[in-house]
Amino acid sequence: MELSCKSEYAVLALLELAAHFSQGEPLQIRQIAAQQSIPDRYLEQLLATLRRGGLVRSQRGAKGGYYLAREPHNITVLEALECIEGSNIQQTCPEDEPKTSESAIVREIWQEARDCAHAILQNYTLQDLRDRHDQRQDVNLMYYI
Amino acid sequence: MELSCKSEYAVLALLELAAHFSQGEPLQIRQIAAQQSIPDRYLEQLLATLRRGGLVRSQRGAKGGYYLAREPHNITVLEALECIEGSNIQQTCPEDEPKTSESAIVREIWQEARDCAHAILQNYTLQDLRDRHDQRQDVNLMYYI
DNA sequence: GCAAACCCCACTGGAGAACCGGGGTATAAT
DNA sequence: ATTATACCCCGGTTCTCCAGTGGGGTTTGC
Repeated sequence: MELSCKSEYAVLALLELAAHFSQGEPLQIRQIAAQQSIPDRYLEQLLATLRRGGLVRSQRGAKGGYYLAREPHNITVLEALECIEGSNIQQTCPEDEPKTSESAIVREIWQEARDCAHAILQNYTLQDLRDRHDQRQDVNLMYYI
Repeated sequence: MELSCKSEYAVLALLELAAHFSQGEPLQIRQIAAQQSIPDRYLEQLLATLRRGGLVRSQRGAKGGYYLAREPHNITVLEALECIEGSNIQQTCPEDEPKTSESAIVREIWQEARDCAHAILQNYTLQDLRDRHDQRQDVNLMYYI
């Protein structure tokens, strides 16, 4: 629910994988890391999480690497964030049961806000982001000419 | 941007103050803490933050305590959260400048989601929450009868 | 077999959450 | 004037997560 560096890295890596999805060949950690300026040893952990979450698949050994488990238009940004950030489900303080009646109300409001944000993030797929990116590039090119 | 225990405590305390706003007499930390099951020494810090943020005022000495700085319908939930959570504005990793063109896109999306959540939270005032609470109580009473 | 690449585990440093505790200060009531 | 009340400030503790680094193990293509 918050755009940490971690989450941004994960989405960027997925976008990079999405860009090379049609090729069918896996992308290596080093390549992704270089393209997106992500520390490769750190990215390794994030990709492992994404793999365990079923968003990407890996090929071990020489000529190995990562590729998307599904098509770019079938992976939403929300999925990526939930996968990468969902490991820490255990909220330290907010115990399961609200102690007061006011507490329940506050959590309702908060849930409403969260649902709203989630709806936005669920509407964007990796493909959408790539499209937006390509479009942006075209505009830049146009200005350049 | 996330409902930590801290933020919930703060909003609950404000709600408690809102409930006694018309009386004009200040509420003591102990009373609020007891009503909302908040550790009083911790609540003290949160109220200090709210005071520095201009949301509440305090009366020192015997018979002292806290009261809202404004009317309950003039204080939004968003204000409370920003006050209590806004101290850590410094995002550690996401440097001011996105490193890649994809990075900018990702942050746009995220900003969009955040704006949506903020809009929700800004629409709710303390008065709104109190009204909802009172209404809920009435319903419970009705069922009870 | 060798090297490329993933895989797993552990560790560090820093920041924030959620507290607890001590001592200082203002103020109302006696 | 004294005292009890209640805020005020500062610091420490434990815990978890983030961000990143490092070492060693395993799979696989050549």
